[in-house]
Amino acid sequence: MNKSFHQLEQAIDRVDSRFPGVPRQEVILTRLYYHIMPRLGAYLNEALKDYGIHESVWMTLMTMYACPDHVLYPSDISDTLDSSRTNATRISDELVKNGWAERQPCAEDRRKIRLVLTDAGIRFVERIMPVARDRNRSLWSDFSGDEKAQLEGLLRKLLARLGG
Amino acid sequence: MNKSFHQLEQAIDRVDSRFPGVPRQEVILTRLYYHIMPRLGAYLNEALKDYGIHESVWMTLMTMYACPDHVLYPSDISDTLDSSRTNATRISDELVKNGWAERQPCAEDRRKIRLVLTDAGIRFVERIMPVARDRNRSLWSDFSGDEKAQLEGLLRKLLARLGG
DNA sequence: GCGAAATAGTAACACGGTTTACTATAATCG
DNA sequence: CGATTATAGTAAACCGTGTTACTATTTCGC
Repeated sequence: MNKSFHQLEQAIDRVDSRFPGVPRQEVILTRLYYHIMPRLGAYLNEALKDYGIHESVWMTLMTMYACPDHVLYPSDISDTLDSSRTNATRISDELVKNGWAERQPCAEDRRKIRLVLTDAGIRFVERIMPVARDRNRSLWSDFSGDEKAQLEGLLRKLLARLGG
Repeated sequence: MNKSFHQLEQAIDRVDSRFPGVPRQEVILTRLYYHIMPRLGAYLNEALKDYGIHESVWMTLMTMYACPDHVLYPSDISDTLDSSRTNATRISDELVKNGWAERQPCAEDRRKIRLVLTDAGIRFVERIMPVARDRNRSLWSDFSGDEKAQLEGLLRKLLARLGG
């Protein structure tokens, strides 16, 4: 078992002996979640790094690829990624800078900006797609169908608890 | 169900119809994990915010509280939190700045710095402890013992997969 | 013993993200 | 109608963290 996590478990026990009443399993679950996150991010970004992008940019490209005419608005980005508008702007900047998307004014609602995937963007998405899928598949390859279904259910429950 | 997550699920399906072969469940699991993380952080930090600290500072205070004589070295912080040395230095700075800990030279190994919890630090920890525990308990209160055990097992497996 | 390699702590900088504040446009309602 | 309110996008500042580069000290291996 992981060294650093083991260390944390011991700390929990020592705290309990001085100030009894620690909700042990709850703390462990929470800390496990924290511990996994940066590693999960690193794992997924590792494959993307070769292409000079970050997970959130990739997710945005995928979302645009899925849209009719490959068009969306920056706020769709923040909705889908569940992040701030500011972040959507920054991601848009990056897409444009790399020539994968372009900004167009929107006639129907002039507050909006149409963000359109370019041909280069489409080719880029289709080139990366197989790599990204392999990563995801291999990440979960140790898990049985039952385990994945269980975990999905439990995570959905947790998300709901957190006002998802 | 969560609006933004629902949006993401639809995007996955649309991608699949254009570029078939998406590992649907795997992608959903991964994205669920991403979606939950910031909300979990916000939930836990909300209670700590009133006391002017962040989750990682709290975890460090707890760890120090658990140590013999309330002493540890900055590298113990990075081990326990699974974060960089630099981050341990910054957290140490914050503890010292707030009067919760003090730095002492270490005679046995002069590369090291002894970080000692002050009396004020101990009082602070004991004051926050009940609040932090309540938060953790209430976070997981919807989950049965079985569910928590299941989730713990699955998360440990995931951590192991990620080289934990 | 001594030179090479490892380890501890820190500072400077980069990165990905949020909050706050602003402008422009659209929708609402009295 | 017109005034108010809501929404879309962006810029500026800040925040928590990681990477890289450095110094001081200890440990290792010849």
